[in-house]
Amino acid sequence: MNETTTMNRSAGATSRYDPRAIERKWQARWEADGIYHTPDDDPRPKWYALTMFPYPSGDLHIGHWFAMSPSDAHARFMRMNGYNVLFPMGFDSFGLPAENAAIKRGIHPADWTARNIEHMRAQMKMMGAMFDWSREIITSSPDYYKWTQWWFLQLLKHDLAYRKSQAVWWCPKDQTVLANEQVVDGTCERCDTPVTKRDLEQWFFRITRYADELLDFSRLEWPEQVTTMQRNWIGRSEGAELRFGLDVPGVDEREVRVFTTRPDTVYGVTFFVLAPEHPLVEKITTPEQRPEVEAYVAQARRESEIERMSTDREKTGVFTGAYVINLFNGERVPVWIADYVLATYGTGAVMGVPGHDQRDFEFARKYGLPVVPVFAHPDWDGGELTAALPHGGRMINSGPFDGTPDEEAIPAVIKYAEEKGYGRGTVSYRLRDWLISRQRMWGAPIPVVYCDTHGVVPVPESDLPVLLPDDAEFRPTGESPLKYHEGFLNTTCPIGGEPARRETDTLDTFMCSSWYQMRYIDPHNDERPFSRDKARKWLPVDQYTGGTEHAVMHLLYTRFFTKAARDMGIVEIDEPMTRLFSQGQILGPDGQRMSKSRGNVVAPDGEVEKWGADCFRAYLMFLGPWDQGGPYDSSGIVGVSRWLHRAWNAVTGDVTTADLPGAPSTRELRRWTHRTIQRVTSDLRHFRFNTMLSALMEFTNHLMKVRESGEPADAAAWRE
RNA sequence: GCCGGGGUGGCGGAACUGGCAGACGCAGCGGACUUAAAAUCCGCCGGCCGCAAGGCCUUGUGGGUUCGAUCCCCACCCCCGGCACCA
Repeated sequence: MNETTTMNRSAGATSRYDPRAIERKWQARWEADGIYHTPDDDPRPKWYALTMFPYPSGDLHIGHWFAMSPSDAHARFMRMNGYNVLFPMGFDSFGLPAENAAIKRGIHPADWTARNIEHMRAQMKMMGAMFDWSREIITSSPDYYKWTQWWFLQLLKHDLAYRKSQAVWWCPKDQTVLANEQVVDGTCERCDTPVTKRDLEQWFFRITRYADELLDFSRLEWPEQVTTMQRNWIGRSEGAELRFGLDVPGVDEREVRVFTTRPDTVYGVTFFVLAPEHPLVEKITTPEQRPEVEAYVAQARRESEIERMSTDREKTGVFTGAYVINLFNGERVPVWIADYVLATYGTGAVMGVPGHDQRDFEFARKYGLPVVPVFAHPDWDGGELTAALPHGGRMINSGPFDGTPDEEAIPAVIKYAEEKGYGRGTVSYRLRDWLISRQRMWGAPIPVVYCDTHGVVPVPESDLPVLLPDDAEFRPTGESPLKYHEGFLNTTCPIGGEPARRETDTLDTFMCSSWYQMRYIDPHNDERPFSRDKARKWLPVDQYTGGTEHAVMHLLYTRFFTKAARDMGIVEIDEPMTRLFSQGQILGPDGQRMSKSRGNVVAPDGEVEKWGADCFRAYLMFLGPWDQGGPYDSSGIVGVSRWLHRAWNAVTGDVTTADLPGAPSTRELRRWTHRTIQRVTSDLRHFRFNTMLSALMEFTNHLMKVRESGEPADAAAWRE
C-alpha cells in the first residue's frame, strides 16, 4: 500500500512558468473556441456583469486595468458557479477629446476615434478578460446613435423632453453649454475653466419629475457613498410655499411666492429678498432706487460663479424701494435684492427672518433691519441677539400661534396657511432638469427639424439616424459646427415638405451611456433598440462596477432613463443595475492623480511585457481593498511574480506521493485545501481580492512545505 | 458648516465585527547553493529592557463599558472623497 511513487505532471521536470507563452497560447485558444461568446438561449441562470465602458482616449492606462481585471475575475467566478454570464465591453466614443484632437491635428474625429478604438481593443485583449467582443458597441457608430436619437424621440413624445430658454452654464474654453452635473466648484468638469452663464434656447429632460422616486434606493445594493451623493444632489427639502402680497402701482403681479423650510418663522419676517435675476426686480424697483439696483444687478451678472458662490464673503444687497405684505400679520416689509439668493432654487426669493436664520441675521445687521425672534429658545435670555436662534422653545410674537411648542409649529402654520389661502406645504429639490443640448459636432444630432409652418417637428423614426456629415468644419465657434454645414442644416419639413432647418446641437454624451447596458443584450438589432424578450431575459444588470466619479452624472441619468423607459412601456424594470461596486482610484507613485503633465504615469504595457498579464492583474488586486485604490508602487509586483512561479512549481513539479488515507498529514493537507476554497469563495463573493490572494499564497506556501519536507504526501489529497 | 470613508510595523495591508494585534507581500538583515552574481531555498524581522528564560509598552489622542477593546460608547485631533449662501 505504501508504495512510494513520483508524480510528474509536467512535460519536463525543468518546466518553468513562462507567462508570455502561456497567455499567448490560451488567449488564442479562447478566441478560437469562442468560449466567451454568451448565448441568449442557455438554460443556466443569467448573470449580467458590467464594467463601465471606457472613453477611447487612445491608450489603456492602469486605471482601466484596475477597473476591469477584478470585475473580470468576479464575472469568471460567477461563470464557474454555473451562471450564463454576460460580460460585454464597448466604447463611449462621442465627446470632446475627439473633437479637440481633430482641431489640433486636422483629422476627422471619426478617424481619430476609430484608430484609438482599434488600439485599445487590442490592449484589452491582452488582458485576457472574458469580454464577449461579438457584442461590442461603439456609441458614435450610426447603428448605435440611431437608437440614441430614437430614445430622444420617445422622451419627446411622452413630454419628458422640452425646449426652453434659460440661463445655462457655459464653458468658454469648450464653447458649449454644460449640465449642472458637469459644473464642479464653478468650473467645467472637463477642463477646469471657470464657467459663465448664457441665456440660450436649449433642450432639457424632465429628470425632476422622477426626483422622489430617484431617492428610493431600497431595492438597490449600492455603496452608501454613492446613494448619499445622489441624495445630496437631489436635495429634497420639505417646507412651504408662502404668498406675499404685492401692491406696486403699474405692476400686474399681485403677489410673490417664497419657498421656505421654516414656515413657522413667518411672523419673524422683517424683510424680503429677491435674487438679482428675479423677473420682478425690473418691475418693482422705484425710480429713486433704480440706479443702485441696476448697478448691483449688472455687477452680479459680471461676477464669476466662483466669486458668487463663495460662502464666506460678506452679504451684500440693495433696497428696491418696494414693499411686500406679510399676509399672516399684515405687515409691510421692504424688498431687497441680494446675490446670496439664488435664482435657480425655490422661487428665487427668500423671506428674511433674521431671528432664526444666520444669513438673514448677518444681512439685517449690516443694513440695520429689525430682528424679531418668534421662538423663545430655552438658552435665550430675552436680550438682544448676537446670532440667529436655533430651533427650539415655544412660539412668541406670532399672533394666534403664541405658545405653540416648536415640534408642532411647522405643521400648524402650514395647515393655517392652507386654510387661509396664504400658501401650502410643498417640497423643493436642488435637482434641476437635465440640459442635453451641446454646441459641438462630435455627438448624436438632436433629431428635430425647425419649419416656419409647422414649428418644431420631430424627425420620423423611419428617417433615423440623422447622420453626422463626414466633412463638417469642426472649429468651435460657440455654435454647433453643424450650423455652418449647408448640406446638414438645410432639409425639408417631414410634415409638409417645406424648406426647413435641422437642429444643429448634438446630444450630451451622457445620453449615450444612459442606455448602453440595454443595447449589449441585443446589439445587432436594426428593428428596435433591443427585443422585448431579451430585455426580459437579461435586464437588469446584476453587478455593475465603476468609479465614483459618475455618482451624480451617469449613475443618476441611467436610473432616470430606466424609470422613464418603464413608464413608456419599453422595459419592465425599475432600476438599471441591482448591485454596484465602486472601485477606488489608482494614483501615481507620488500619490497624485496620474497625468502626463505630472510625469507620474505608469504604463501598463511595460508591466505586462515584463511580468505577464496575469501577474499584473493579480498585483493590482493584491495592492489593497478594491474600493480603496491608492498609489501604484511597482516595487511589490515581484512578490506576486514569485508566487506565480511557486504555484507553477507546486502544480507541475515532482513530488513524492503514497497512498496515505486517514494519515494526520493527509487530513492536514485536505483541511488546508478546503479552508482555502472556503476563503477564496467568500472573498471573491465580496470583492475582497487582496485577501483572496493572501489565502492562495498561504496555500501555495503550505504545498511547497509539504513537497520540500521529503515525507510522502497522500496521492489523492495532493491531486485534489 | 453638512454628509460619507479612513488613521494599525520602514512600506502596501490583515485580524472571521469583542477573544494570542501585525496574516500575506515588499523592503531590510543573516545563512545555504555558486569561482562570483542573478535566480532559488532556509531563518530573523513593531518598540524598549535582558546573555537568556522572560518582562514591559504598542492599533491617531484622552476618557468610558467589559473578565477581555484595532473592534462598542463619549469627547477631541488629523487625512481622503462629496456637497455647500439651497432659504
